[in-house]
Amino acid sequence: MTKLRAIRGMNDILPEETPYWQSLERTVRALLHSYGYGEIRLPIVEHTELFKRSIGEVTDIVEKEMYTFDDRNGESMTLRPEGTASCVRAAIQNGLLAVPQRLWYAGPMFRYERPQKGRQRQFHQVGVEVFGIATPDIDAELILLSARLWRQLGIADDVTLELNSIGSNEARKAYRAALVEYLSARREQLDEDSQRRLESNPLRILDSKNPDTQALLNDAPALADYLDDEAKADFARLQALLDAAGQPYRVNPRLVRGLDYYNKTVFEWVTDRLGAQGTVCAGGRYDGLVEQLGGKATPGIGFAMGMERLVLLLSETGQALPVEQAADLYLVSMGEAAETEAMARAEALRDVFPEHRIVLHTGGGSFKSQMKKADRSGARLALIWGEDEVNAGTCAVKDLREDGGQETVAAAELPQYLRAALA
RNA sequence: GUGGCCGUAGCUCAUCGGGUAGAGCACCGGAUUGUGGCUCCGGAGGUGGGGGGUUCGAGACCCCUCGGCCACCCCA
Repeated sequence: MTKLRAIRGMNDILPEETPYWQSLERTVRALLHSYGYGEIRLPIVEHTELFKRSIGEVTDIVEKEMYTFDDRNGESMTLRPEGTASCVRAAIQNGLLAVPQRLWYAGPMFRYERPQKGRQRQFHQVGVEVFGIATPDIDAELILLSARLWRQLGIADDVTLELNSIGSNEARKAYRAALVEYLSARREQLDEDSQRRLESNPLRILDSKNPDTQALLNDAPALADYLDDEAKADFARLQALLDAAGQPYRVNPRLVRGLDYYNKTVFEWVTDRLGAQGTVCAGGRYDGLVEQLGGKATPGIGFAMGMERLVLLLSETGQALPVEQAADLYLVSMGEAAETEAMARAEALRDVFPEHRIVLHTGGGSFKSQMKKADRSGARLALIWGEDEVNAGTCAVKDLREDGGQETVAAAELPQYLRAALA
């Protein structure tokens, strides 16, 4: 219909939705601050190589979902599909890894996928990453931090925690071989997608949605049996810490993550209230990634939250939006002299009441229509200037929310009057 | 990339292949020379996503295309 549209999957976030975003962002920011995390701001574009080397060459993200283009000098660049790779790159580049680092960032990510509920091509994440801590106490901290966030947002009852350990790279390699052997012998019983995954990413077959495939997996080798001792011990310790903190979770032995860099602890917060895209927050450990990207071997762990999905959850669960949209004062006037007076008074009132929302009617229109706009603005009070008021040096103050009563107030008295009226 | 459903006013939707495409909400004006909300009256707003075909005649039927939603894949 309209000729110019936004790019598919890249949505405008409208004024009626932004209060949810602002409230969510404010809560997240304060929480991370309180846990001692520092914000890092990262570029949206990186060398394509960064993502190929971190996420994995054969993942769907790298193979078919990246927005990749040549810069003017012929270098291949990519709109970031996720934040961890950039954060690791930045930490290495800026020498942040000499001491443990607790970092977070927020911003848009880009993946070329078919949009659906809870998924778009430009979406927003808040990512949290910790470098230099190998022990599972930090795993627990991240999980407890996220759990606290759900409580603060009022959605704790709508999300559940799933947990798994996928072990060391070596353990996973051995398990992958065993799984491939088992499934190859039963290739015909696999669904089409899983047959393909047998070549590309066999572990992903574990969380296939196909019931027949899931049934087939019941007798398959179990990842847990292949874990190395350290991964086992750390996973047990993590569970002990969560138990002690009273944090419920479900160990899901079939939880694997799509990105190559994960090892040991992986976790997801999921909800059943968002349709097919139930993962609201997910992450895990990536002890080899820093070294893989050219830094000194440094353990890492992190997670990312999908802001669109959280906003959906907040609105679907009817969680309040604390940012008040209604105006406090709406100023109207009739005639040029009154308009001049109202404009000057508006500025003076903004000096006195910087915390209040003061809307000055602009664009003319009949008095009636101005009053209608005043009502629609949601303002508590309308301040009215006409010829009489200007001549008398007064202002008519009308209560739009109560009985509609109106008082005439001398210009000099206006601040005191409004201070009482707005209290 | 695959599949299902759907594109009519700013929004939500009606309209059996037959006259000038309607309603509610929103918007503008009036009833009320300077007073919103409730009510009443009036007004403006549409290349029916786009293109082609069938037909005397298409918003409706057929084909193509673009777009939206949901699901698969994948993922936050």
